[in-house]
This record gives sequence, structure tokens and C-alpha cells, in this order.
Amino acid sequence: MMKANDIREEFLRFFSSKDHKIVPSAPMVIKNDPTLMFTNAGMNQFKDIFLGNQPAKYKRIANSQKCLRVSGKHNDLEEVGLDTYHHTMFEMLGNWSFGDYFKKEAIEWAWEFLTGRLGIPAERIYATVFEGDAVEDVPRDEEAASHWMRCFANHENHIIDGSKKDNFWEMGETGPCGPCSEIHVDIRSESERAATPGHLLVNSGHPLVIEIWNLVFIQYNRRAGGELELLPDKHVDTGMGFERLCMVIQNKQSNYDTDVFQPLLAASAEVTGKPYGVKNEWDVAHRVIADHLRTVAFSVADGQLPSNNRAGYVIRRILRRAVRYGYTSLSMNGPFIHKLVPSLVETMGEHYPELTAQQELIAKVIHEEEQAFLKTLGKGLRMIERKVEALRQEGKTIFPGSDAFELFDTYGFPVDLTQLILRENNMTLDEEEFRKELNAQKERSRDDAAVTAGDWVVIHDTDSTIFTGYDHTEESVRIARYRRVTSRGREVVHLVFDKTPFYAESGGQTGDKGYIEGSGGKIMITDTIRENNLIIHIAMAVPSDPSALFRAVVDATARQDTANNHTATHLMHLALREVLGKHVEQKGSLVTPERLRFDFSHFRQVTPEELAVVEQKVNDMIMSNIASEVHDDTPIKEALSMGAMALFGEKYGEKVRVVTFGDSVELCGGTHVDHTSRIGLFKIVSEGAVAAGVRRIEAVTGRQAVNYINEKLLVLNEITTMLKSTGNPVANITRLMADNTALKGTLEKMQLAAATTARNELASKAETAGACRIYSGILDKTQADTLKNIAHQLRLSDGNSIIIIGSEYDGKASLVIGLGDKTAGETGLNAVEIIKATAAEINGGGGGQPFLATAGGKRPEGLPEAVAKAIAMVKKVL
RNA sequence: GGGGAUUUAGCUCAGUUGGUCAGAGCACCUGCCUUGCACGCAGGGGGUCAAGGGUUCGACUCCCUUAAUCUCCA
Repeated sequence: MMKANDIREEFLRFFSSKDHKIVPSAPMVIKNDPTLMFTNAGMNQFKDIFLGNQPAKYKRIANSQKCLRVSGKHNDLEEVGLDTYHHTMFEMLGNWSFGDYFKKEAIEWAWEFLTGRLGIPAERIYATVFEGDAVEDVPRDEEAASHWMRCFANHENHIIDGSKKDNFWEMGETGPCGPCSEIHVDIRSESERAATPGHLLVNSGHPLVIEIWNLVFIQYNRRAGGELELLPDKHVDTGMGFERLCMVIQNKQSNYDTDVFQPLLAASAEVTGKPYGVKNEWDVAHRVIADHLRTVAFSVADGQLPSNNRAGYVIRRILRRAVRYGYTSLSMNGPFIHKLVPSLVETMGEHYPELTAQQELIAKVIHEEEQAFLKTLGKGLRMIERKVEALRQEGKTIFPGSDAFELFDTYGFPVDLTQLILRENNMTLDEEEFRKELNAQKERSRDDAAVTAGDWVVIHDTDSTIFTGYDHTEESVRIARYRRVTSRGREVVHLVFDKTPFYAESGGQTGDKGYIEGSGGKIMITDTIRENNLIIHIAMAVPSDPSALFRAVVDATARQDTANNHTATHLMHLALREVLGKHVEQKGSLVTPERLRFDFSHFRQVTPEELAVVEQKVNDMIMSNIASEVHDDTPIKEALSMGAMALFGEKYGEKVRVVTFGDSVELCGGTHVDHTSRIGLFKIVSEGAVAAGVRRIEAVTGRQAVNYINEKLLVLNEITTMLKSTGNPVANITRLMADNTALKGTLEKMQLAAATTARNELASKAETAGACRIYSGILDKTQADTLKNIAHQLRLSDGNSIIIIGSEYDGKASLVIGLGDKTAGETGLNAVEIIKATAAEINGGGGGQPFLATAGGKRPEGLPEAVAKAIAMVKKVL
């Protein structure tokens, strides 16, 4: 039997023999494309070539690409596990032609590979061709059909017309597109095939009559208005599902039965104690776990950790889906998926060294995520139990959809789990209401997210922008093209130049700001971003004459600050590896003019001592005034042999830019200082954790570092000045704190004593009215709190008391009325009423409880009046 | 990007349309009893109630802003 690894090799060898350049898989996580979070098709890394933003280096390319289909147009997540062929992550084998061969060769070679090299019988193969579409005014793809007719010895019923839905491929709303031709294979048994001919089952969702290869013939461009225009260069883009191909070649009925998944399923069965192939519910769960583990592990290896937004959140949800299946179907209520990582590394680590290298991190991240999710599950379970109990008390059996939605929306408690629990309690969910709430939320998000991009207006046709910013911050430029983009009612303009000194956000370094200036005046550039390889300058307006020549000027101060921070990041990376060890790998980086932020793999806290050493090493390198050495267009192999640190999950071309400062050698496209001394000073500001096994350091350099230290020194100076001491401020403060606690103790005692004195004095002057005793008076400079205290003590010690006291403090008047328990209960007096009536005298307001009320006012002179009035009020009742 | 939620002692969390309310369990310290498998008893330390404004006689509690974290939707 041909092993999966052999099949992949055979594919690459075959197309290599047809003069194709074999390229490595791009990372799964996409960094420079706002329309796409993950690579979801083999063609993603060649998108710029199709769009005409970049010339093709090779006319023919073939590869195997890691893909993820979990968001956007292709979202297979909820299907995974239920059947035997959906995956979140899969490998796509593909061959490409960029303006080179077209339909004839693409079809002939596909045929030759499948039937000749892999020996798939011709009678089991079916090909579809585009039937044409009247609305689009596109005819049937006769060209493709004629080539297929020459392949099949007996083509009757083997060439099938397909609709626009299945056989017209589009990348997105706009852009390159064209008809496609799919190859389907029938792997049913002889008897089944005799009973129902295969061509009737093509594209009908039969699990054993499946599409394995899609040949896309890109010949049109879809404009924003919806019309199609013919492309001058025609391209071929093909994709063949690797796991499905393995299933066909290995004579299996399911992708999961191939040697790609079997070891994982076996490990899952082992760890959970539930064998595969015994019970459908268990099997579904095992498949979910095997698939999702692959996805999460590769994602972490590519540098994308689970997090609470965007791509990271997608990864988190995938892992949670696996945990949930383990929890409900396999009774796993503790973390276990992380235990399967070694098995994955064993089967795929050889071809994907990034898995092996980061095995420990992957397992640790997964473990932590499992624990966190099990905790939210536990929380949700408690909430749902409370609600179920409340419903039971009321004798209801329908669980409100709004409650289920709240559990789901706010607490992340899966709705199918809610339903499961309700079934166990003989209750049902109001699903309609739930859906209504969900749709309402979707509506809100859609309204908010509306972004409309206009067509590019081309002024000067150029292949790609030349970046001159490594050497210049000013440049005379022409606008190559522009477009207007509206988002949330605000319009911005995207400008592309023929060449530019502006650095576009990339590799963690933020984009340059600045302006362009022409005869019509200045236009500010607020940011520079990168879409794939296009450098886009974000401006507020289109110049009056876009075809004119402009002077493009980068904000040089911000650029210098950024360069300081970027170079310092490299130096710190090196220092961290020297101090902590070689396991330190960059996991994220942000370089702005203000500061730098660096995330890296490390399993413990970095101690203050280690931080100090790192900081010292970086400052030593700064003071050594090391000159930069930059090698553009270095072959990647040569760069790596120079000791350059390549990052997993980063896409590198064959030629790379190498930035060297002494022992620090990195592959980097960013802007740097020419000598390290320009950085001036490096200061670490904070260190902390961002995820399991990942630490974050924030630091400042240059002017910002000086500011930072000055601010700290200012505080220290203030402290020493306040202490009036030249000695050690720490010792002084320690002593002060000790004194403070001691003083607090004495003060408390004295206050108690003063309050007791005041109380006694009030008691001695107390006058009797009926059954009650009135304690009244004006105390000397007493805080409202203390007054309250005294009143409270009096009312507790004497149930028949009426307390009316006031005092001036800090220019303000306070008044407190208290009633003993008996007074409050029997006389009908209410402290709140009294205080409200009397507070006017001190020009204030008040309130409280019936037995104790307070008031504050701005007129201390009114205090005697207020007290007298209160006494009068009380006496009237008694 | 939008909606919802959370933030109180070292940890896990209580805190009633604003009012003697800053608490519990675990952990920690001291003493006693005892020596093991969350031992028991007594006493004790520890909190700018995320940060900053505002309303109020009075704010952990109400309002606004900010931050971090969680969560759903895009």
C-alpha cells in the first residue's frame, strides 16, 4: 500500500518532471490580507500574481499547501466529525500555470497522473465541465470538454455538464475567476456501481463518489460593477484534496481510515478508553478530536496561539469544539487532548519539523486552554441548573430562548449542551426565540461591518511598488492607482505609488505617517498598510490632479524612534536567548515609535535578575556602537547558514533580507538604525504572561527611555524631598509605615476615648422627655463619621434614646439624628423625616434609615438652629 | 469592528431599588493539642472593593470615561 507520504512525494515528483518549480507550503495563518485570516486554498500564496500586483517568478509551480477552512466563505467546522470526509485542516496538492500552459496540458497531466502514475481505473473517473451561463453571457467550456474527450477511451457519461454554482470559480466578490473542471472518483463496490451508474451520483453528496481535484481556468476578471472582462494572461489553478486522494489510493471508505489519521484515532481511543469503530457517537467524537488537534497544533506551530479575538479566537473555538465532544460523548471531564500531541508529532513531525521543534509549547498551550474551557463549562452548568430549578418550581417545561442565548452569547456555553441538559430534565428549548436573538445580533454586526471598496483607478500602470525607504525618507513619486474606501460612513482614500519611502505595516513594525505634496497642496498620509504585496498609503483625499508628480515625505522623527525600537527588539531577542536559553522563540512583536513589545516562548517568569542582565546586555551592545550590516536578496539557505533566526509561521521567499548587528542575525524587512548607539538607551518597562508558555516584555528606547527614567527619578526626588533625608528612602519609608500603623492604633484609641467623653458629656446633659432621653449638642470639630459613630453607640446603649448632634468640620456642617430601638419602634418618630426638615437650616440635604440619619450642609452657623428645631420637633410628638 | 459579561484579601468567591457591611472558605503567621494522607482548637496579619471622573448628606453599590480579561457575532 502506498503511504500518504509517498503519495505526496509522487505528486511533487510528477510535476517536477513537467518543469514545475516545487515550492514549500506557506503558513496557514495569513498576516497581510484583511480579507482572509487563514490560508483556505492552495492559491492563496499566489494571489498577488493572479491579481496582477506582482509578476510571477516562475511560470509553473507545484506544491502541497496546509489549508484551513473554518471561517468566511468556506466554513466546514460544524461538519467535521459527523461524516467521514470533512476537515478543518487539510493539505491541498496543486499545480499552477501563470500565463503559461492552459486547459490542454492541465487536463492531460491530471489524467496522466491519476491513471498512469497512481493507477486509478479510468471507468471510475468522471470529469465535469462548465455548462455556460446566459446571464453572464459565457458559453459552455467546449475547450475543456474536447480535451477530456480525448482522455477517456469511452467518454459516454464520464463528462458531465455542471452549473455556475459547481463549475465557475470566483476568488471573491471581485477579481480573477473562470470556469473550472472537477475530477470525481467513484470508489463504491462493484455491485453498487452496477446497480447505480456513477455519473448519476456526481455532485450529489454521496460520500463515496467524490470530487478529488478541481482544475480552475482563470480567464476573467470580475469588476466591482459585476461585469466580466477577459484577462490578457490566462492562468491555471488546481487543487487536489490530499486526504481524499490517500483514501482513494489506499482503498479506504473514509479519510479517517488512512494512515494520515489512524495513529491519532488510536491515541484518542487509548487515552479516553473508548475504542474507535464500536459506537457511532464515540467515533464522531474521536474524528472531531483528531481533526481539531491537527488544526490547533499546526496553528500554534505557525505562531497563532488561541486568544480572544480574530484568528486566535477561531483557533480557540476549534479546540473547544473538540473538548466539548470529548466531554459529552466520551465522558472526558478533565483535560486530555494535550496528551495526544506526541502521537501527532510522531506521524507528521518528520515532514513538518515545526511541530517537533515546538512540541512542548503546543502541548502546554492546549492543556491550558482545555482547563480554561472546562472551567467555563462548569460555570455554565451551575447557571443552567439554577434556571432549570426555577422553571421547575413554576411548573414550566419550556426553557426561554433568551436565557439560552445569554448563556451562549455572554458565557460561551454551547447551545447544544443546553439542549442536552434540558432533555435530561424533560424540558425543551424555545428554539425560535433563540434563533431570533442570534439573528438580531448578526444583523447588528452586519450593519456595522459594511465596508465598500471602489474599483482601482489606474493612473500609471506598474507591476509593483519600489520601496526606497531603507535609504530615504523623501521621494518624488507618481500615483500608480487609487480607490475610495467607505467604512462606517467615513471615506478614506487608498493610494499606491510607483515607488515610495513609506514603510507599510509588516513584521510587527507599524506603518509610516507623513504627507505628499504637489502643486495642489499637502495631503496627509495617516498610515501605510500592506495588502499582500501592495503598499497602500491611507490618505484623506484624492489630489486634484492625481497624474501629477508628488513629493512624498515620511515623518522622520517617528521613523527614527521606530528604528530604535526595532533594532532594540533584535538585540533583546539575542540577549534573551543568551540569558534564558535557545528555547526562546519570537511569538509576536509590535514596534511603534513609542515602544516595543515582544512575545516569546519561555515557560517560567523571567526573574528581575534575569531582566536586569538582559537589559544590561542590550545596553552594552548599544554602547559598543555596532554597525548594521544588511544583505538584501540573500538566498535563504545562505542566510540560515549565517545563523539567521527564521521564524516558524513566517513566509519567506527564496531571497531574503538579512539584518545583522554583531551576533544578532535576523531575517527582517523592517527599518533599522545604522549604528546601535543611535538607540541611546534601552529600558525594560514590564514583563508578564500572555498565554501558557509565552511571556511578554515591553520596553522603551531613546527619548522615550529617557522620559521614562526621568519620570521615575522625579518621583524618587519628590519622595526624598518629602522625607527631608539624604539617607536610604526605603529604610525611611519602612520606618514611616511602622510608625503609621502604631499611630493608627493610638489614634483609634484616642478617638474612642474622645467619643466616650463626648458621649458621657451628652449623657450628663441629657434631658428627659416622656419615656425618652434626648442627647443633644454641638461637638467641636468632629468628622461626620465620628458623629455617626457616637450616635450609633448611644442608640445601642440606650433603647429609649434620641440623639441630635452636629459639628463643624473643614468649613462644612454635619448633623446626625439617631433613635434608640424602642424610640424608633414605639414613638412613631422617624430620623429621616427629622433630618430632612432640619437640614434646611444648614443649607444642605440629608437622609438615611429611620433609626439613623445624617445630613451635610454648607452653613455651619445654622447648626444651633437646626439642633433646636429638631428638639422642638421631637418634643411635639412625645 | 459591534453587542453582552467580569474585575472585592495571596487563591476561589459572597455582598439584599445607595445607609455601622467590607465578609466567607482556603492559604499565611502565632500558640496549644497532636505527630502524617485536606488533622483539630484558639488568636492574628493582610484589601486606594480594576483606574479616573461625576451625582449624593453618604458610593463596593447609581452614571460617564478608560484598561484588562472572558464571550458571542462579523
